[in-house]
Amino acid sequence: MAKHDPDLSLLFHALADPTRRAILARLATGPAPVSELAAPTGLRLPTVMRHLSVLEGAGLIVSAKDGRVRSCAIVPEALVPVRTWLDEQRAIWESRLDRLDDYVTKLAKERAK
Amino acid sequence: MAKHDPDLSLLFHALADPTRRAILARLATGPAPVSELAAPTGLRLPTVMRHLSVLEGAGLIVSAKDGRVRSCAIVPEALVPVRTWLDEQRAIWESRLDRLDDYVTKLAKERAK
DNA sequence: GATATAGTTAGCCTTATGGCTAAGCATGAT
DNA sequence: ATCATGCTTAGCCATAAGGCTAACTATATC
Repeated sequence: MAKHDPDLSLLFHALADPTRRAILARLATGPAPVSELAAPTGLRLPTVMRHLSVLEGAGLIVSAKDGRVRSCAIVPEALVPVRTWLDEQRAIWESRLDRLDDYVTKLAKERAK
Repeated sequence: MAKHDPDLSLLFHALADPTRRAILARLATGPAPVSELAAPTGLRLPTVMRHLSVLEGAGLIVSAKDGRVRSCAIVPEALVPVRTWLDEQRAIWESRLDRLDDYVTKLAKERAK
């Protein structure tokens, strides 16, 4: 049941920050060097670098240095584990929906007493 | 571009913790009182309570107190924004895959000059 | 070779996170 | 009324997260 799943924790944590999601969104339109990614954030370079490290650590992006420029690119398949987890959860949660209705109804009745 | 999306940040952050994912998995099999959720974690009650607060704050669970027992239940539709975001990203990322080829080719040509 | 450019590293600061204990409060059982 | 149970609150502690500045390295460019 995926007790230890550092991958998922890293992925979700990486996605939990708006700046990092913005960077991903920008990268979705194509690879970009670090300073181009930093510009729209209003943040300093070292700060952006750390966001990029988090993204790279989670496997969401890759980067390569060409001369003095580091170009970053998205890793599309990185989201697969997230999607898989979501699908699993949805399967379980939905299969329980009918019984949940019963439960909520029961609760409401208890409350109404 | 989803600049301000506190919902997503809350959701992803809530999902980033293994204990919280375990609690969700447990709740997927049906509602449960706090102490039943705490037992398998090996954590103290106050600690578990805070995990539950995070989950409830993200809208992933609801809870109601019946007597001295607080019963927690999953909110299946809470994952919809996550799923939507994932779908959007996948759409963009994948639609870019063909153009990525072009980009790489262009880069190679630039380099060759 | 000097200078600007693009990252990088180191270190500091503040707040948030995740764990705990100890004490409190409300409710169910005796 | 007393006591046990189940949760709650308050507060402490250590570490991680997210921001910064300042100083350094490495590559273009003139």
